[in-house]
Amino acid sequence: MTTAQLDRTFAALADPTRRAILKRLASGEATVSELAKPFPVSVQAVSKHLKVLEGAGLITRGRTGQLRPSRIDGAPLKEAAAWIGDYQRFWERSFERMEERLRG
Amino acid sequence: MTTAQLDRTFAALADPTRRAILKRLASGEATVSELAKPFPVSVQAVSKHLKVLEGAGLITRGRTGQLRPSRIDGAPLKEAAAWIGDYQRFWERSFERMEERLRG
DNA sequence: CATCTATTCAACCGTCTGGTTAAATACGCG
DNA sequence: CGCGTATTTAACCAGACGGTTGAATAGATG
Repeated sequence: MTTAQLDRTFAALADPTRRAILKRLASGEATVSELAKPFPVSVQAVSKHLKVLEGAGLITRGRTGQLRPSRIDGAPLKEAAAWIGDYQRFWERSFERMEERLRG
Repeated sequence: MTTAQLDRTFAALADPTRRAILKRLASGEATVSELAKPFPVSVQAVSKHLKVLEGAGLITRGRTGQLRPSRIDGAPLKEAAAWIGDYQRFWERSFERMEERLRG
């Protein structure tokens, strides 16, 4: 909804490691070290990425013992999708046909 | 399609000035100085933003005299929408109902 | 040609980013 | 308590970012 929220959402999605983390989380929640395992970066770096994702509202985190499982929260993605959706006519086939006609 | 393309697209969309520029361009092409007018930043700053948008493929630019009109290219937005669309189940009502059931 | 307008390029600046390593914190368990 | 594991915090670093001002380039026009 707010501009600042879209800023945070798109900025969070701009990093390939963070998108990969979300992809992993799409198949179920996971802890920090589980998430870090596939990546060539330290667990601390992943912890930072999770903080960015959490700051954007893209994940929420639980606590069971010393584990901090993350899970996806889709709300910001819904907003982002809605924002992009406003431009749908710029890539739909009907638009391309219109463009062609305009360019003659 | 590629990871790097999504990086560029989302990074370009993460800035509110650039999103506002796209919004303006949605109503038709515009020159650099026309685009700069509504913003409290220099025309040079807008020129940089346009370079970022162009680098992400979100705009293309023509040339007529000393004017460089920009227009939206929706292709990268289509990719971004497709990426986000993969997570649609995390915000759709059907998912929320499923979640509730799981949390029971 | 001289000048005005449109745009870009260059250099600089403070801040943010994504990474590191080292230290601190917190929990589980024998 | 003491140790091991999970995670975060702190300090640091190089590079990117978004902005500025000033100079350069390029086209339109008197």
